[in-house]
Amino acid sequence: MENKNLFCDCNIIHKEKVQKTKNNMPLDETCADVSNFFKVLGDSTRIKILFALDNNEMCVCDIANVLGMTKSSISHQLSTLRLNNIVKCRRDGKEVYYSLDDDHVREVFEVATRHVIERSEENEEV
Amino acid sequence: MENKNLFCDCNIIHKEKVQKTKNNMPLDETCADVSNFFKVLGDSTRIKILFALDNNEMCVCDIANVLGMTKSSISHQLSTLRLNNIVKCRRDGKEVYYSLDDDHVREVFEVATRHVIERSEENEEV
DNA sequence: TTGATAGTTGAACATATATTCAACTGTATG
DNA sequence: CATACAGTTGAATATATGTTCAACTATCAA
Repeated sequence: MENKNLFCDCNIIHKEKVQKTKNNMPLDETCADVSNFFKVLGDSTRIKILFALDNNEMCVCDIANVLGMTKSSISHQLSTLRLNNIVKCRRDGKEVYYSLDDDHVREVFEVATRHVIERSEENEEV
Repeated sequence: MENKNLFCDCNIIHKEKVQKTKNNMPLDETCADVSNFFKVLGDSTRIKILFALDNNEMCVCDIANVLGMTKSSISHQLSTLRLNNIVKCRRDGKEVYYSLDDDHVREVFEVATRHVIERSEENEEV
C-alpha cells in the first residue's frame, strides 16, 4: 500500500501536508535538545531552586534551608541544572554560590510562570 | 541550635537572606504548576508533535505518520498535551484535528527553541 | 445493520529519575 | 597535623512515566 508508512500503524490521510510537515521537521537532535531543556525545568525541586535564585545568588546550605531539604538532594539537583547551563556557580571559601546562568533562561522561566499564573486566574473566574 | 532547620541537615549560613528568600517564595502549588507545565514539554515525542503543529492543525493519523509512531502512542501524548491546555482539538467527521492552544505556549516554545539552537551554535564555535 | 477506518483508553511492562545514605573531597582554622 | 563544616558523588531504592497491546467508541458509507 502506498499510503502505509513502514513504522506506523495507520494511513496517511493528507499526503501533501504530511510530506510538507516531514520536510519542515527539525533534526531529531534538536528535538531532543529542546525537550531536554524543558525536562530539566520539569521538576518542582528544581523550579523552587530557580525561584530562590531568581533575585540573588545563594549557597547550597541556604538553598537547602529555604526548601527544607537535605544538602545532598539540593546538590544533586544543582548539578543537573549546572550541566544543562541553567545555573552557574562560583566558590568563595568553603561555600559555593549558585545563580541563574543567562537571560534566556530567565525569560523562558518568567513567561512560563506568567502563563501558569494567568491560567489559574482564568480558572478561578469560571 | 537556633541555626538548624527541622527539615534540613545543615546550617543556615546567611540568616537574613534565607528568611527574605523564604518570604518571597511562591506557593507550593504555584511551583508545582510551573514545573508541571515544563514537565509536559519535557518529552521528545511531545516536542515533535508541537513542532508538527507549529504551523498547521493535523489529525492523529497524519501526526503518527510524520513521527513514524503508532496512533495509540500519539493519542496518549495528545491527551497529555490537551489536559494541560497546550493543544486543543476539534472533530470533523472521522478525524480529530489538533492545534496549538494559545500564544503563551507558542512563545515559551519558540524562546526555548531559539535558546537551545543558539547554545548549540555557541558550542560549535568553541 | 454491517464493515471499515479514526481515534481513545486502561493495564502491563520497561525505563527513567528523585531522594536517601554513606563515603568522599575541598577549605578554613586551631 | 587534626577537626569541623560545605559541598559532591555513586549506589540503591522507590516512584513516575512512555510505549505497547488489546479492547473499546465514534463516524461514515454501503
